[in-house]
Amino acid sequence: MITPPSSVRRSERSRRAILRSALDLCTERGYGHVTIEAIAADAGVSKKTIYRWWPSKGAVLLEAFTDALIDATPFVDTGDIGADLRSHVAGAVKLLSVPPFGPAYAGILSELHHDDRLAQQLREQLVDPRVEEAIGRLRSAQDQGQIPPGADLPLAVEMLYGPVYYRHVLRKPVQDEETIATLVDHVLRSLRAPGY
Amino acid sequence: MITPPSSVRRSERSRRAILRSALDLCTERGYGHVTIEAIAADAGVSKKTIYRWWPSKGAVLLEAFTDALIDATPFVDTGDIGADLRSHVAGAVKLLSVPPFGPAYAGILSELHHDDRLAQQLREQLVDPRVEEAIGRLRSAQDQGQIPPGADLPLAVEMLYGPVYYRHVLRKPVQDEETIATLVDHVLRSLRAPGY
DNA sequence: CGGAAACGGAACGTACCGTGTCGTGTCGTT
DNA sequence: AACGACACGACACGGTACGTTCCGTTTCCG
Repeated sequence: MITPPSSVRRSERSRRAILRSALDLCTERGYGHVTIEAIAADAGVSKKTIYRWWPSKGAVLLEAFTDALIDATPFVDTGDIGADLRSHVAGAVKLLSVPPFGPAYAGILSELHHDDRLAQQLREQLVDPRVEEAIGRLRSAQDQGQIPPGADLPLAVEMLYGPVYYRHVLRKPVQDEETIATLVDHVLRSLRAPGY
Repeated sequence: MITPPSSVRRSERSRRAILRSALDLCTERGYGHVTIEAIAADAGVSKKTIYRWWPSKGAVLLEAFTDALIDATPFVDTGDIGADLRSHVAGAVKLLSVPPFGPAYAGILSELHHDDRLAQQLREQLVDPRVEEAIGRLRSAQDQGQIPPGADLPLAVEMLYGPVYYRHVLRKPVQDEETIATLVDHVLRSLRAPGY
């Protein structure tokens, strides 16, 4: 089933109700117990309507998650790269710690390995743009001399986000502010220190 | 349902057939399409027998995965902490890149968020012991003066494994040896460099 | 105003779930 | 050596969610 029949006659009312119900049910029952049938019933919508516009439960929740995430963890530029990275990572960690976003994102991640299209969509719509933003912020710090010219910025981003994903998928307790600060410090140090 | 009736009369033959079929089916169809019914049929075993010893599909594959992983990524001590970490991380990355282990582990991770017991089991049986091993190896390097005394070793482990998990769950291309070497270098640098 | 298309509702067959029952075989116990 | 307990394979069961189809209604574009 292909995602969009691309029509202007689509009911915005139904779309909103579906996305809202998907997130609500994710909070109430957890991602694993959210079903298309339950979403349809809760949203007062026909199953056919959901299947017409989304290929799967994961796609519905990805759209809902993306919509809700957009302005949750902005990349600000106060001139202090350390402070900006700390607040950015803290924002992401905090968002993942509250329902429905934490469980929803975990559920979405869990679908990626048997849903190629969803994986591509997540990377293109969510991950890659944000990684680019992060690299942009690091480059700006580079211009201001806070980071050496030759630093491996993409690696730095993975070293920052890696532990966040690591703890999230393994369901380890989320990092507190102090741990995040230590993490950011280490990443920045690793960029500044000479090779050994 | 509780996992083991703890009996000595258990059929080792059935157990092996079940674990083997679980991994085989994971290779052939992918984790999402592996079902208890399919495992039972493939292994020539009654469903009841599977449910008697394992609470879920995830638990079966966790046992199969653990059995197969044990000696895949050992912690050796050649005296060179950089070389040892590189080979260890490379081993983990390589293992995750081949079926059925990559898909199986991804599937297991995907179950964690709606299966508290499986999450606990994975951490206790797989993750925590290996983290302790890694910390032990780092501490040994500390004793040899390759790492400063006050270094945050648990954080170092998360900085090493974080990017591996990050790429695995997002299904980004796996790291090559050079990237892994760069990652290890950065982590070691971050431990050695002074705070800023 | 006419028709195309999205809509809600209901029903369908299929797949897999987790459980129950039954007869068989095998292994500890005495 | 005989018993008895228990794991085993097999099969059947009700339940849930899947993804699809049909129908009659509503909505909006032209």
